[in-house]
Amino acid sequence: MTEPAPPRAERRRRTEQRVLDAARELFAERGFERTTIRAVAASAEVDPALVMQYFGNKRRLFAEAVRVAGPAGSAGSPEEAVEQLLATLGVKMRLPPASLAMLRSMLTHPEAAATARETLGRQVAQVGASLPGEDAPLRAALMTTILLGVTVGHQLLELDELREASPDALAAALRPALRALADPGA
Amino acid sequence: MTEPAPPRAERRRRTEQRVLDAARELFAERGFERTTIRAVAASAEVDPALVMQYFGNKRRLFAEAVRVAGPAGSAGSPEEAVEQLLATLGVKMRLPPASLAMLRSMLTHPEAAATARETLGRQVAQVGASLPGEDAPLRAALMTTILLGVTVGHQLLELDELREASPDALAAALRPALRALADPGA
DNA sequence: TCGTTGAGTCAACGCCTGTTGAGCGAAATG
DNA sequence: CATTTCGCTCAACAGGCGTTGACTCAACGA
Repeated sequence: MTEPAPPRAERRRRTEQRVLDAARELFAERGFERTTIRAVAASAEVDPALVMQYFGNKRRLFAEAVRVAGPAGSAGSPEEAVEQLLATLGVKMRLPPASLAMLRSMLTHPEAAATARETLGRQVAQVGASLPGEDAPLRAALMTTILLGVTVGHQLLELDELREASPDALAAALRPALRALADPGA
Repeated sequence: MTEPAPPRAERRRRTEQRVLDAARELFAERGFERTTIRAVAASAEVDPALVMQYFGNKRRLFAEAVRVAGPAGSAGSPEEAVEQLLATLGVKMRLPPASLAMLRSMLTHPEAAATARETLGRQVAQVGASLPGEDAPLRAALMTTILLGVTVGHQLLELDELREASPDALAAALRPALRALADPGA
């Protein structure tokens, strides 16, 4: 026999989760515009109307799908800031679908752009706080957008030269560039 | 009196150019999916059917709009490669609409992605050819994606910290990072 | 056991999209 | 002047989209 049929509340939670997972995957793959409610529903093996019932409309479904826990980072020395950024990239070899979904749509979906600006802004502020020099905000912004570019090139555009490199090799090659920005005096 | 009414062929060329300019601007602003033929036509003060007559379909209109003359660059020393990249960024303070259109859609429109991969690939090869070391391709790819990230952050996401900086300050801050990648031995 | 709840489905609406073919009217041609 | 050419517009189509309200039926509570 199969399992003893989960109670209603539990079933409901699981279905919603299945929809959310399907949405994340499709948003990450195709972006906001090319992802249809119907496709999400089909992928979650559910009726399109149910998706609406759960999330109200497509924009809210997207907002829910890209919500991600911001990693609690501590400001420290410039070297630590560099390693923290590189670690982010290390993790990014398996970037969570929620983040990929946000990145994929950030250039074409206004709300995704707002989320991206907010997320990146926080990272810039955090990195900037640990850098010396009066142009620390600018250098922090550059360090952050550098990682953005590498991530985009690697995860979304899938450039061969980056795909072929191991995460460690990538981090090792990038480290000197980030250090040069973190502490220009050294 | 007004001008002596241009001949038919001339008028035709001007109209087509007006459509193409409108398309470039809208594609750059909103991306492929959110730009409608109708909106392009309205912006060019023309009937939507005329756009189809000129370009066949939306994809071909986009392809025509993002076509841009690749800058003839010469491979030289690593330092020259760095300066060449930075100059690109300097130019990018007023990046041509055709390039912006391509960048805006590269994450969500498959054909824009292909064009981006091709363009970036060429730049990587060109930069890589002028770098020493056996991991030159990887480092060239990083240098290229770094500029991609900074451009995206500056031109498309419009991050405050980058917007506030002058082109020169930006190039100056970025130079050491690129040099660290161009010649890790130095 | 019986009425109630609520998860999930069905069928349809209105809208907007890319795209098409017929037609108009002024410029070109003789 | 008569005829052809062709730049351009008009009206409409088919398809896909987000979204909605009525409905079904199994799990629940008394």
